[in-house]
Amino acid sequence: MNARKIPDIIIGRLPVYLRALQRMADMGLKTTSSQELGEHVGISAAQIRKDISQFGEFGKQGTGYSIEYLIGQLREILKVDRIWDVIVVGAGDMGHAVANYQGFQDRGFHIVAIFDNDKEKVGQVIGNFKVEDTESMSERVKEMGVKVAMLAVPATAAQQVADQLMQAGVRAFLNYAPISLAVPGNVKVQYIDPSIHLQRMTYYL
Amino acid sequence: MNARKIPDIIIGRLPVYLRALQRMADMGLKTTSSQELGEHVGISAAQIRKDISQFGEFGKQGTGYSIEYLIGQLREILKVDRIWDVIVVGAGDMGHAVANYQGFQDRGFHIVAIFDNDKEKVGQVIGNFKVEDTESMSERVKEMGVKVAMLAVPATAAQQVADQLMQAGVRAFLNYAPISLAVPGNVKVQYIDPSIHLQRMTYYL
DNA sequence: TGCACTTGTACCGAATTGTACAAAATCTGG
DNA sequence: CCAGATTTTGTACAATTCGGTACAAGTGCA
Repeated sequence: MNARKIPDIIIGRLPVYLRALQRMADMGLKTTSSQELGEHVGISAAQIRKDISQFGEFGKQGTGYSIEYLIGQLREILKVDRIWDVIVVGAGDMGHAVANYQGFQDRGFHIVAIFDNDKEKVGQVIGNFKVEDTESMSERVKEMGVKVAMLAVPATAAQQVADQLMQAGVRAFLNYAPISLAVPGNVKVQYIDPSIHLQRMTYYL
Repeated sequence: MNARKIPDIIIGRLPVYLRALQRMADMGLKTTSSQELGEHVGISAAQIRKDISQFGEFGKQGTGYSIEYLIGQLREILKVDRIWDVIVVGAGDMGHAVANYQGFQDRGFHIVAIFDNDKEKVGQVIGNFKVEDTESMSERVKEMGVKVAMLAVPATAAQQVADQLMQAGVRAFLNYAPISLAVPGNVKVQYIDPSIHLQRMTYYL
């Protein structure tokens, strides 16, 4: 089932399904249907059935999907049935916000360190962390085997920091810097730039 | 040129082009080509040419595009050749971070107010703003004619707040709450959920 | 048993992307 | 100053990807 290549666009929707399912589970629901799930996430029922069926036959005709079971399957598919160690680079306002954000813990991620190149900030305490110097970053990333990084550095520094981290083994970036990163095909990047997101909507106003 | 319907997916790429172009302009460059721009944003040159040509013939053969002119055109297309008033709802950690973020000013957006329903937080000062009570939110939104809102409220409150704001005339939401919003076709939503973005990458690790 | 519900998938049309090239503008070397 | 080489756009055409429709078949229930 995992044999053929699954399109990125489908992988991109799975976390949304997972989030909605976890919400349903929190509300005590036991089963749902593609119809109901679709209404929650704003996607057609057929689309959801097709997406899910790429990975196996998880539903039951007449009944729908067991929420708990489907959550387990999606978590396994997305590899968030484990906890990923994540580092944050940049201890500015955005770095602070990200480091203090409490929404990662339950969803497969755990921040293990924060770095900055500003000597003024090194040593400063953010939440449970002490800001570390970027000079030791490569070494620390390697020793901890970190594969995921969040970039909260200025645009001018982002590519350079990303290059350094890729060298040290990082393969996935959540980039808060307002710039596109150049990365090889085996490295993934997701972008968060509020202005970009806003500009995607004003056209329609 | 604006006659036929432009696909959402193209509109979604334009802000990325715009950001890269503004960066080039800041570096003092005068012209660029679809080839060069494509390398910066990680999109094929043909794709970029086709996207841009949906709106007119802005380039010149042999030379490429005038960066300044193309910026002007894109800003006009995306309607960020003006400043949009934006409100922030939710004065928690995320609300603070968003309100203090300095990256909106130059890119078409201006935060005009922050609201929270927690009486403890009302009156509190964040940056240049005093947190206002959500009870007066609808009225304030109407009187200011605000069309764009950023939601930094708990997931449990997001839909209700969105409904209230739509009633008051808001047509575009940047939703930081980890939940999908149900909105009619004439209202746009963009989602920022760091966990979702991270979960879109772990599949490939 | 018969009915209502729901999945998984085959099929098809729409949307999206890639390829290729004519035409225009610029550059180069003498 | 000019001829040929080079660069680059905009678009026609082809290939691929994606999403919607429809339905056979399984399930549960009255």
